[in-house]
Amino acid sequence: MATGRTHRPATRSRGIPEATVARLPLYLRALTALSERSVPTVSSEELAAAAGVNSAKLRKDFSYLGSYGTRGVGYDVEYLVYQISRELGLTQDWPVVIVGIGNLGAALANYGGFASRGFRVAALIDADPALTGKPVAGIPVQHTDDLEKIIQDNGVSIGVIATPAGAAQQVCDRLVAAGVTSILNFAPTVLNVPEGVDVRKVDLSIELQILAFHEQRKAGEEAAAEAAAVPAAAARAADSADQGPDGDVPAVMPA
Amino acid sequence: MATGRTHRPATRSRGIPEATVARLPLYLRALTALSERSVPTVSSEELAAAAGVNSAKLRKDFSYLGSYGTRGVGYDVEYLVYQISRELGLTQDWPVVIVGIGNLGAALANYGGFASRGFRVAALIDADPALTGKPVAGIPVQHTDDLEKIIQDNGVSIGVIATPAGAAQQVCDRLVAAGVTSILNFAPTVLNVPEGVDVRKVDLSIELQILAFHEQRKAGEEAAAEAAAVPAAAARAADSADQGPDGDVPAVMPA
DNA sequence: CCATCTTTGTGCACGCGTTCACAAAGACAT
DNA sequence: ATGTCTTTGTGAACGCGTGCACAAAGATGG
Repeated sequence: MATGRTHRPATRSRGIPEATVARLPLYLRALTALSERSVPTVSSEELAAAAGVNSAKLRKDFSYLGSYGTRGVGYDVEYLVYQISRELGLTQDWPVVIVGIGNLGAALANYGGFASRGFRVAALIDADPALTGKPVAGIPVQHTDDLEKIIQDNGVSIGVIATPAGAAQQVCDRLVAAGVTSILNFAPTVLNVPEGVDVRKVDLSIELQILAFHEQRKAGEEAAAEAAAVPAAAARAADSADQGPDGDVPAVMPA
Repeated sequence: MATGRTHRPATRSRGIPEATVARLPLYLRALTALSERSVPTVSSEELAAAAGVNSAKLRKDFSYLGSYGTRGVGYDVEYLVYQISRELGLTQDWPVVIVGIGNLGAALANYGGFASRGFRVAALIDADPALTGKPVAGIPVQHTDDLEKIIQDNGVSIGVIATPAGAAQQVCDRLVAAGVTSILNFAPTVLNVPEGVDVRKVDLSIELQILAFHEQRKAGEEAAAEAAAVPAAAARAADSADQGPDGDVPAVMPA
């Protein structure tokens, strides 16, 4: 998971635990797929499998929203889609600006998952004058100079930052000053924001590093298992209790 | 944060809590910045601020790696960079393949954060024959038909899926069959993988939905606060200790 | 060598999140 | 109507993660 919660010390907002909120979009996606297949009802077990979670967890999650299921039957798909959408605030239109139209910004602008969920790309903004006016995903790029006006004219409260790390904080400050109160940050930097502004971070590099950690661990365990497979080595291993799973060298400095 | 842990029931891998592992890349980034400024040592307080976390948490995190600090002084920056890099497995070279060279795949291929952290884009793979041979980020795109051969020839164990949702599971199956054991999934689907394979999910749409939830909540509170701004109501609020949905509200309103 | 001051490393308590397990509720058949 | 069967909703226990607060450790100055 590429999440990066910031601020908000895990306070449960309006009774719904943060962890549950993070899973609602997952359920919504699974439910939407069922809805398209015209499936009328679904059990917690089935839906949980489709969403990749535990069924007990799913039921408890739904219990925070209210009692929308029917015992012995399951949940009404259409009704649940509506309830979750409403809870997430997706029944209204959310204008969003994307700042930094590089490769990633362009990819985001073209991403279809936004429009289908109540998000509308209101504007694309970039500091490069050469890009100004050029259409990306059918939307003409506007210059950073007009950022404040764009935000205000469109009533934008959610901003996406896809600039290089160096520009992120400055862009963030301007967004916040202009009235944005939620930011999705793709730049590899810790953003400082005033109280009341939400920041979520997506960091591609961090995700890979976490994978690398587990990958390394797997490789180490494998090696250990192989070593242990050799009878003599197994005996030694059983004897000397030291030695970590991987060749984790404890001492020596790197110079 | 855009994370999506899959499988692995929060087992702490080799004594290091999963939550700590997820923060190590954060520390590493902050430390690298310090290193570039030739800062010799840093206190837990300073580093915590730079990484955007609590200092006690940071110290506890480091304590899982060993005692690398000096009391009264702080941590040796270079040494810590090395230790964390080693712990994360970044001292070795990780060949990575990216499957699905659309807007997002291209953005990932161009992303500089990989190379600098021990990750090497070994190959770009796409099912579109029109793309085959075309260079993206200086690397020629190869056709999906050769996927297995590419994985094996390059000894790839980490794969990135940036295909449309419909193709993701199939690509995933082929990657796993070819020997990949860690997958970073950008497609909006739940991937089914056998035991022993790690999947991390990054879902842009989900992140926005979570922001929308909080945004909606903020708007609702604001409205409620406005109503409460009436003197009589304010008096009642100060009196009854109940207080808004979460205790998050600092009493008095600005405007 | 001793005193003081800084900063680490950690024991402890608390709270959130997860999971189990089961009672309550409703559907459905007879 | 009554009984059975399915599936929800939740009470309770447990475990992980967080943060406080302090003792131990070392640096630094006299």
